[in-house]
Amino acid sequence: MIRLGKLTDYGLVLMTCIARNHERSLHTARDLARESRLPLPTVSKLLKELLQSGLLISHRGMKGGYSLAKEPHDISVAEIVAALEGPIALTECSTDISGLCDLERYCPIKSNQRIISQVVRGALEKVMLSDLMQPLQLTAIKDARGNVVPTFGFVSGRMQ
Amino acid sequence: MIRLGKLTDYGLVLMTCIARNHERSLHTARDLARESRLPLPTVSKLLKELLQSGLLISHRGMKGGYSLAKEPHDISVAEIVAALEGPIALTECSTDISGLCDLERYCPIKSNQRIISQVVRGALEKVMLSDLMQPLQLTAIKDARGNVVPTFGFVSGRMQ
DNA sequence: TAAAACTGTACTAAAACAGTACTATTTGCG
DNA sequence: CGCAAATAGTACTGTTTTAGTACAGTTTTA
Repeated sequence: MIRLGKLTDYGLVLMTCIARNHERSLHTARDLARESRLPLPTVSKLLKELLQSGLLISHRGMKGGYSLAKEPHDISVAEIVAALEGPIALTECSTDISGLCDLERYCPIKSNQRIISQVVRGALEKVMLSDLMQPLQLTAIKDARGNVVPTFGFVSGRMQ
Repeated sequence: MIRLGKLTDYGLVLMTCIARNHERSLHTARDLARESRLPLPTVSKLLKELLQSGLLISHRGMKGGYSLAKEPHDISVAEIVAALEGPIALTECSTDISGLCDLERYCPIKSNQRIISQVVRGALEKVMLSDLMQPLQLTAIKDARGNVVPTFGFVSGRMQ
């Protein structure tokens, strides 16, 4: 199954927790652990990684804590995922590093895989942290080829 | 990194190999192993799984082999991935099975994750096996929200 | 009936992941 | 100045998943 790691999932939960009242104050790892029902060491580890990727700002010391580096609508799910799992690419071949695959010389679909990864990345880039704070509804539009493209829309009247 | 397993990657290569001249004849596991430069046991295992998912048709016996169950333009990458990795879902929570996550009772973004998975799945459903046989070019359209949606288009004049 | 091919099961080694523990560093406050 | 609260960094271990291989069985054709 193509999936995100559990830790990445937890990271999304944590970012959502912080985003829900990011104006208010700094969030300590302890508070977030309680709020998210996740073990403190795990929360601590995740916050550190999110910090190093520039998604969070930290304040050390006794009155320290974490806060968002940007507004929730400026942080995409793709950014969070990339922060915790590295570059979004469906296969090693899709990265810019070459020589990882013995088949590289002969591989008939390398260039296509790169594009497939790009489409998946594009899908994740369209979902913002602010979208995770409120109900979403799937809509569909058609592209030039006549294919249905799943996309997002807000549930009218439920903008929370 | 969010990625497909290597075996799934191999599976895409194999399907592409078969698709390239699927009219011609049956493909034996041995032929495909040679053509794809993959070890025969691995090829054999993958073909079996693709068969069980209904993507291939097999003919046993001395003049046996595999062929596509459908036309290349009727087989999506999503189908191939699902055949080899199970349902496409970015987290356990995105499946229809409940009780897998201790946080389920409190999880604030469960419904959103389900939709995120759906968008990724939609992206993979738009790429067909026939698309992997020829060069692709990324195009972009805008959805109702004004966001850019990456999608596919053919390179005009190179329809192979 | 023998060979070529698919079918199924099971096992093992390696890699990735999740979780935990421990220590160092910084900052605020009395 | 020194203690306490909080982040920052490193390292380790057990578990799970994945990849790869082996082997015996079944079907078909010549």
